[in-house]
Amino acid sequence: MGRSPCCSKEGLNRGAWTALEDKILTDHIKVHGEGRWRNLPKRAGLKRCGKSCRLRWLNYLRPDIKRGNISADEEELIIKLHKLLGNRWSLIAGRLPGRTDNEIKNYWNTNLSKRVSDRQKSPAAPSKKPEAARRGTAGNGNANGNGSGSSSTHVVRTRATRCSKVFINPHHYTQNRDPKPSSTCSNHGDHQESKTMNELLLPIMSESENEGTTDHISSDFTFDFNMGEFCLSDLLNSDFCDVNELNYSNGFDSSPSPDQPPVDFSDEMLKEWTTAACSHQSAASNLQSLPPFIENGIE
DNA sequence: AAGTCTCACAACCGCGTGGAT
DNA sequence: CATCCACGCGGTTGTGAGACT
Repeated sequence: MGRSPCCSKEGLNRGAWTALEDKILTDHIKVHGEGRWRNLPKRAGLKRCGKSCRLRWLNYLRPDIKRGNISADEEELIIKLHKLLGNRWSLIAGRLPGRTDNEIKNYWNTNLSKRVSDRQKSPAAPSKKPEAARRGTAGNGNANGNGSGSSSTHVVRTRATRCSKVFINPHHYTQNRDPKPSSTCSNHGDHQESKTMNELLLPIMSESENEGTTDHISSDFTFDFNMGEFCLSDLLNSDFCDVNELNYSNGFDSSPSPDQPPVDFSDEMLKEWTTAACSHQSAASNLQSLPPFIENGIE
């Protein structure tokens, strides 16, 4: 079966773009704006598929693209973000104004993945500056070295939907119950979420205890709730020192399902954070504006 | 100087997602 | 609700250029 191609490849140019094609595309977008990529080649008179046009524009022709070497600040930021987000190149790129996901992905694959794994093997070794690692010294010819997984110690997935169910062990909860919010899930100003969680669960536990029958709660039960309503702010403010612990803090046991994802963030949340940070002037300021969970938790 | 190797990066490809109908 | 379509994303490949022998 397979998916039908995005466009007919017949009679279309492929490979490197010529200066003329670049000019045609740039001029067309200046006049008509971005979007409607599928029809763009026909309207602009280009013998390219829309997908190719979009990629060329986004990765190369866009006026706000910052070309040139990646600075040490940017590099550190990429490393930290990659530890947090994994191969979410577009999200990482969103934190680096003027840089594209493709550029960051390539830079990671050719420079950083190797260096990060080296650093993990010998943490004391100083990190090389970007240029020193370029041509001839990086020593990583692994075009497939996409860096997925190996260096991502605490990768945060950004889909909240998968975490809509939590498995609660009532015994564990009652043993660890603390009227005050726990250190992992609170102490950052607004405790509303933690309170809400406790308020929500305590009556359930109390009811069971008051009935004097713990038998009927002797087994775990599932509990539906909306992640966004309870824990997002706590997650954002957490130090992520132990993602698994944080995941089901306050004594909640994790689901018995082995494939239960650790922590799921909403894309919304990360985008909001990303967008806000993009107004900063430099990578250095971005670095300073990183939320605590990057600055403190991942290292 | 010529051939080969290695690296960096642009471009391609397939799939997932979300909006429109 | 189902289907289609456009777009975006991440993985992979192709290629040009510098380094090396």
